[in-house]
Amino acid sequence: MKQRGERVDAIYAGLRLAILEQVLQPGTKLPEDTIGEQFGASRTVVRRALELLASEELVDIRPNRGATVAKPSLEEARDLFSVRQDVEHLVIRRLCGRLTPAQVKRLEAQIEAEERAHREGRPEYIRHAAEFHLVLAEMTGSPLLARYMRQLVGRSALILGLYGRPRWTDCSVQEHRDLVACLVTGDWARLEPLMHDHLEAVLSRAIDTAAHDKDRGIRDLLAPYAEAARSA
Amino acid sequence: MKQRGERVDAIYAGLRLAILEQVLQPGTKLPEDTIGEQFGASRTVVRRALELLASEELVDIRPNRGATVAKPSLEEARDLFSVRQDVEHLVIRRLCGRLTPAQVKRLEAQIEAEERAHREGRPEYIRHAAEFHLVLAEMTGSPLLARYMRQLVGRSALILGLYGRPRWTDCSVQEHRDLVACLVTGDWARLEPLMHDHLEAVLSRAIDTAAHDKDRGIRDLLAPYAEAARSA
DNA sequence: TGGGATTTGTTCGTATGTATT
DNA sequence: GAATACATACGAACAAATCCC
Repeated sequence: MKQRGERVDAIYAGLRLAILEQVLQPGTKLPEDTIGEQFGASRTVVRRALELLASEELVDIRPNRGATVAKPSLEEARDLFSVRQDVEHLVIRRLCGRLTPAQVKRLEAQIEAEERAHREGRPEYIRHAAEFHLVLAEMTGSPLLARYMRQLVGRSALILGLYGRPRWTDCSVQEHRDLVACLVTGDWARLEPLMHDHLEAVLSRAIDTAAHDKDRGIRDLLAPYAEAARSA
Repeated sequence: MKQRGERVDAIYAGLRLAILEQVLQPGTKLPEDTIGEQFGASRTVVRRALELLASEELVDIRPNRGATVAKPSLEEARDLFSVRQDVEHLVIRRLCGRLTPAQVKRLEAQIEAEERAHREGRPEYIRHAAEFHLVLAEMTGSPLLARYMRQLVGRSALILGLYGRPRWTDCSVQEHRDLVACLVTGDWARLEPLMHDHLEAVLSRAIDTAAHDKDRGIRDLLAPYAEAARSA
């Protein structure tokens, strides 16, 4: 029998994907027994996988109460996005004008996959788009930056699932192309605001509208439904 | 019986301190039952503590081979310090000219403790000095930045223990005072190079000399001993 | 408020993998 | 290279806490 941490990794990866693809929504309970049954593993192994996810803050473990899919507050979301802005800034500063031909090819392939999935309406599109930023971080050659970015990207996906609008995914492909173009030519003056705005579009818009929705009363929230009723 | 994670925390904290104070040196094996005996806990609990430390990269866990105190390579050390430079930069950018009186007081108290320990030759001096940077990060109000800084500071201490010269601790107190002064007045132009040079002094000098030592041949390394033999 | 069902926290025996002689 | 010693990986079972009527 395989006795290595392979099975832990399998459960970890499986749960991670399920969370990021919003199959498991924030707040969902993750009982050790149930998961163990699904994956054919004992509680010991499941528990380790859950603890790994907790160290990434994708799941929340409270003593004697078990694990749930993390449900970041708006406050945490804002913190995350502001730190992510800063870290992405560090990444492109290290890469600007220094991409090797092989790296450019890799990025183009990534965008290609992203676009194809988008055109065909496949949901992996979101994962590809997020992965683009992870690939950039890895290209800095700094394992630490890559590690942090992986966490930031993962948690961003969770938050966007929570607070984001359904349509937050639009028009990201062209922006990625523009980013690569600037990185290649080393056009920092254009690159910097481009990345900032790109993230602002994807990230902050989502939570700003969420915060806005929160302030809106029931009257406003119901308005569209009322309108639909009128025209019926 | 206490059934919460309290005991895990105790072991985690104990091991962490022992590693950072170099009581446990890099490469030291950390067998589960030995540690369990010391702390009066079973392997399960010890294992969790070790996994926590592994998630901070203070210990290394290899499947079927158990845990050892992490032993970062020079490559990893360089990566760490360069990322730390960047993150510290983010921290002071957020704080410059925005410290509240209470925060200034807190920082002065921190430096005070640091100086006292230094004057009296107590080894906690090092911990206080490291904590100064952690306190700064916490003052940004960003839990994420604080979290990352905690990891970076911890790993820095490990690396300095590995590659640093015995005297790397000198003259840090005055530099901390200067940093606070600039933060208070909001003198960014002076603050930025100050922090950079401060870290460069503490961090990079250590590994540069280490790298240098590595390049030196046996001849150079033995020179001092030869000299001692001559004069005897 | 209380009690039963469910779930987590922990221990420890056994199997398996690694290191050593 | 095999045998031995030792440490880790795993899982079953029990203890304790929480949840839910």
